[in-house]
Amino acid sequence: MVSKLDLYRVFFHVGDKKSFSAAARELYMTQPAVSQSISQLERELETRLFDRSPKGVKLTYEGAQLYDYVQSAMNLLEAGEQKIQELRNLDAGELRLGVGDTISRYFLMPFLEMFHEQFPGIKLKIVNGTTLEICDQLKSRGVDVAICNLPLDDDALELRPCYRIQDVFVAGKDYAHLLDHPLTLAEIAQLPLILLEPNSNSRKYVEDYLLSKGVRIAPEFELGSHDLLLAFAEINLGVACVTREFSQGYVEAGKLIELPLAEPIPERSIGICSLKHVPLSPASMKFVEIIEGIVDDNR
Amino acid sequence: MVSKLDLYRVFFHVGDKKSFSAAARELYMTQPAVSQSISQLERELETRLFDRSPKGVKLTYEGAQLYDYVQSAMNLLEAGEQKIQELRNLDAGELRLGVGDTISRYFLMPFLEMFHEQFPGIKLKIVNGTTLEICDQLKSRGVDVAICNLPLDDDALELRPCYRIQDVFVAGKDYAHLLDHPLTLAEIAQLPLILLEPNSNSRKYVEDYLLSKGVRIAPEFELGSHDLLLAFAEINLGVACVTREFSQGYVEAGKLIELPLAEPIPERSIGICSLKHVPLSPASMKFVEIIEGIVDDNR
DNA sequence: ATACCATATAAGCACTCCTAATGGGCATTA
DNA sequence: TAATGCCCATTAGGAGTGCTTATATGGTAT
Repeated sequence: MVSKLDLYRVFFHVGDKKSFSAAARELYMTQPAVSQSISQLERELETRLFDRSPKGVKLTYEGAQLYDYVQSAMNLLEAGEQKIQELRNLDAGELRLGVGDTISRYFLMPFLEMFHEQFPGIKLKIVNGTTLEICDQLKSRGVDVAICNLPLDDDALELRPCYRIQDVFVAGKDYAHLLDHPLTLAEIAQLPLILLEPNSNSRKYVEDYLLSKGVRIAPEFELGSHDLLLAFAEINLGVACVTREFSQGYVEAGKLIELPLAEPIPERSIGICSLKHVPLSPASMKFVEIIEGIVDDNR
Repeated sequence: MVSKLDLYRVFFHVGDKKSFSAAARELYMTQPAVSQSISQLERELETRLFDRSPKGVKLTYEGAQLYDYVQSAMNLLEAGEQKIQELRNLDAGELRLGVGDTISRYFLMPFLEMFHEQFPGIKLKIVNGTTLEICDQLKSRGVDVAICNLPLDDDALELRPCYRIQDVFVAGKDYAHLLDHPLTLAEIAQLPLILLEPNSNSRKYVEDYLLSKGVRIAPEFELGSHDLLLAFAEINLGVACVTREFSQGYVEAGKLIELPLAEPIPERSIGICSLKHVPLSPASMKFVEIIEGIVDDNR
């Protein structure tokens, strides 16, 4: 291949303008520079590309053949740069989010909606899974950003808490008698508990906390989603450990009651997770901005 | 557009190898140079193109989009260079010849045949016309080379005589009595002459020469081709002015006799004509070489 | 014949890329 | 866990190349 690709750009403009001088002006170069560039290209290809004459230049047969290729190539590069600009303007592109089921259902939807409205050209790809799975996706670049329940212990990740949540216990009307006094953790442990599966981050958090207080729990039910927790509790199958912020609908409608605790479970957060040392893509950055702009006051 | 196209070549190789170091080796560059090139490209496009990690690099979404364009462009340039090499090797291309009817019929055929056999990939385009028309084609680059009857007075043209020809007068058997003594030019002028059309270069040459000797001629017949001259003479319609070299068939077969002249018309030549200051195309050059290689001893 | 336009050529200079060396992050091996 | 190796980022200094300015040459039009 030719030593310097820029020679082809010069060739392209000269072939277009059929004049060294005109091409030079267009390229913001001087005429001698163009002249030398073409000479060098001809030398390297060992082929005369232009017939020079006092009123301009004309492509030789060989030059004309080459021009077809070069023209296409230059147009492609131009198109590529245009594409990049579109991506930069977020007129196109994609955003791949890793996020757990609960979070996407109760927390993320409004942000996804806003983002899509603001940047309709960006394709959204939502990957669901456990916190662990999603973090693996993050590391293998399967997703750009993840929204996870904190805390999360991983040195490779950059974590930005963005929404505080409170773990609480709720139950159906049959358990109304429990409202008369704040319950200790030990008392809670005696109730028929409805929890998420053990591999869920939320379950681990609560379980670990209770354990740190010397309380071991053994649930009656282990369910796959926050939705199911609420549904099971509503029909009085037991006491569910849920996120207060995501249970307001049920509580306000009187379907569930929140049990008072003698000491609340410490707050935790939903957080935005990304890889340390790997800058966010433009789309990801914008999405994070949207979330943080809205939830500004509650992190 | 990006300042230096070479950045795209580096980008292309890095995108291919997914490693700065590997790309550097392939490009015969150093790793820092590659690193800087990519940085510069990213800076100019204001877009991160690679995710760096200690075990290599990976295209970002934006980089991957760009890569598609750049890859195609690079392949096109590669293909263009290959095409040029084919043209240089005369595996492809075209040769556009301007040549008069007589010359193509009597002189050029064997050379065309040889050329085509040796370079079957070259398309041949033969443009017929008068000497004047052909020279115009040469100047407007309609043809690469012309084969003309000399002399020719044109400062813009480079003329290379390559085959000496002799103008002679021939006639049919009815004119056998003219063989008894060498004819003077004045005697010739009295005979019923068969000549080419006045705009033909050969006609002009002979007419001008005779005129310079004080002899004016008025032909009985003016014909469009050398073939017709011979045919008319054969059936005794008059005395034709022809080229000796192109009439041998008729003379040796006894169909025509060459009239002896007191003083022969000066020899002239067929010559290869090209534009001064405009180098020959590779195909043209080869064709000229073939002609000159064969007719070496007769110019 | 002169003026103008085009390309070609020459010499000096700025810039880029190379060489060489350093540092940091991660993975493999002892 | 410490040691080694690989890969990318960064820096400084020096060699080479392309660019610019200035000038030359050829051809055409007025």
